[in-house]
Amino acid sequence: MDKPCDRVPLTLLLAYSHYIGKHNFYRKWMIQTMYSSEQEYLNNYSIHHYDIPLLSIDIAIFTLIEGKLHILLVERGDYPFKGVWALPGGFIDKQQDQDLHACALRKLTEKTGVTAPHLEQVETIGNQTRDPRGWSVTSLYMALIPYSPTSEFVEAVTDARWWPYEQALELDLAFDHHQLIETARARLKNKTAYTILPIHVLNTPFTLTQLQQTFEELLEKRIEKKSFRRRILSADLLEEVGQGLPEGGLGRIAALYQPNSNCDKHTFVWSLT
Amino acid sequence: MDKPCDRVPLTLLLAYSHYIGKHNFYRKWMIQTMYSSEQEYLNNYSIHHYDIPLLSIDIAIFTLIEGKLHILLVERGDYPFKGVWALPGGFIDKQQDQDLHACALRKLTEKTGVTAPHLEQVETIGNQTRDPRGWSVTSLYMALIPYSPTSEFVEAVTDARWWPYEQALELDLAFDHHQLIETARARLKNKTAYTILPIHVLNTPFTLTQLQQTFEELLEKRIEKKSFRRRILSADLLEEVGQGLPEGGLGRIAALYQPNSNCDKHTFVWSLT
DNA sequence: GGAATAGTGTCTATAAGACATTATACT
DNA sequence: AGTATAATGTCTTATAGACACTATTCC
Repeated sequence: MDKPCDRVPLTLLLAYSHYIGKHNFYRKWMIQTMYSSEQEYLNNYSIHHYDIPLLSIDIAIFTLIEGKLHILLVERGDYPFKGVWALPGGFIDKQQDQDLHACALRKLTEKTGVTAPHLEQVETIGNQTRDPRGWSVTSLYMALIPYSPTSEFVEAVTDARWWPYEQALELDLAFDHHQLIETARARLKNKTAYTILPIHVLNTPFTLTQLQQTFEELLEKRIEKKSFRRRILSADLLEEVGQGLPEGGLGRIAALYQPNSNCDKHTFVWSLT
Repeated sequence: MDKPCDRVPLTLLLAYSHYIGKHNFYRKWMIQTMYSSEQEYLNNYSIHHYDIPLLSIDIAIFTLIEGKLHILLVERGDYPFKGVWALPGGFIDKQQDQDLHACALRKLTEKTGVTAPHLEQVETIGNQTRDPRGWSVTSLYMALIPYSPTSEFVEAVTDARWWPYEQALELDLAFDHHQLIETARARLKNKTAYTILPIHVLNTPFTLTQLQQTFEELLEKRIEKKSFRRRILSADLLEEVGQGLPEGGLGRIAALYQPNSNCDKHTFVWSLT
């Protein structure tokens, strides 16, 4: 075996001590122990000595177009499942991506141009059968973005397309992506019942009626108007920013709202059953 | 390049078509396309051509010992962090493990002997700095099991030990496991507010007072007796199975309960704020 | 009877559901 | 005036919280 000290990359050591952070015990432990056999272990470590599964990321990106839930799918350009519709996603780039979340954000931005969406991890699925290449794991993310018909970023990405959610279910999708989009949809519906999540698929400002219709679309259920308004206003998550008609332009002028500063923190607010 | 048909393992093809399942479109697509270039791609595919991150599983196993929350930790026998306390876990065995959940269950059973616990995925964490070996991903699971002082399986596993949760926080743990146990603890607390999850750390049968004390321990908060009993009984998740004194043996005899058949399905019940 | 714990009765406070009513815009 | 939509008033219903009270056990 080689001598330890002259072979460990400095960057690795720095990264390591960065993680260790404030745990002083470990600083000491690292200095005392690492430069003996632990160090040696790391020098000789190679990931390719192990039989590890594939790891990828997939993102269910939702938006609202004309009041209807849509999901972004891409037509796969490579094997396996070349030419088949699938969730956007792919592999981690160890150089570019700081962490899993950053990886998901990078892939989302590549497809949509959106840089500050709502992005959360839904579930990580791994088994022998989901990928023809063998044991494979994917970390499923869900993103919510507002739809902008003017800056048509998505249309410029030739392989990407918005599908009405129900239509997407009818497609034959790559891998287990049919299952994945149902999982993400279930999470979306669930959290809509007790958070203000749906706000992220709307462009600001919006009227309370628009917001309610969005909730109803995502919940697949009517909500009583008075109850909805009582709840959302008493939660103190919105601020009024003038008055206006949305687009149809009929009837009384409505108050316009946008999320206020509490909105980021208080994602969790209430339960609508 | 080699000819495709004589090189693809039959098992792979079977696993693949099993996944495809009822999607007939894909059966056809597979037959038409796979035996040309897709097939060729898979023949030449090797995971070692790619620079992929490490993937592991860690499990936060909770139980209740004398009314107090405990967590199972193991002393690491190998590098890195040899001799340091850590969550039980490890790598996927592509041969043994059907899927991620089965992998977590296997590792849990190895340490505790418990075969039917409550087991759920909490979150998957991946970044450059959490493991000295480089970019690494772990899928964090949480398990709840009842404690049995009689069959001392855990004590027989020499590297494993139950720690009172608060004490575990004081330890210096391997990798980012301090963070992981806090994440799992937060999930446990959260779900205790609106599910009957705590039932899984109790031995059956139990009294309502015991159950309430368990909720209070996991929520870190007093609950009003009448409210608790009203809720839990009206949810119809328990069945009465006789009467008895728990252990202290003082005061009036209490009704004993165990989970009924609804209990599996209706994990989600109510919200205690 | 006294201590300890199990279990109930009941009033109050809060918030959701139902639904009617008023308000404001355009034609 | 007529229509369409926004916003509110208010009664009912459901449930949680507070807390006093009764019930049953052992000594």
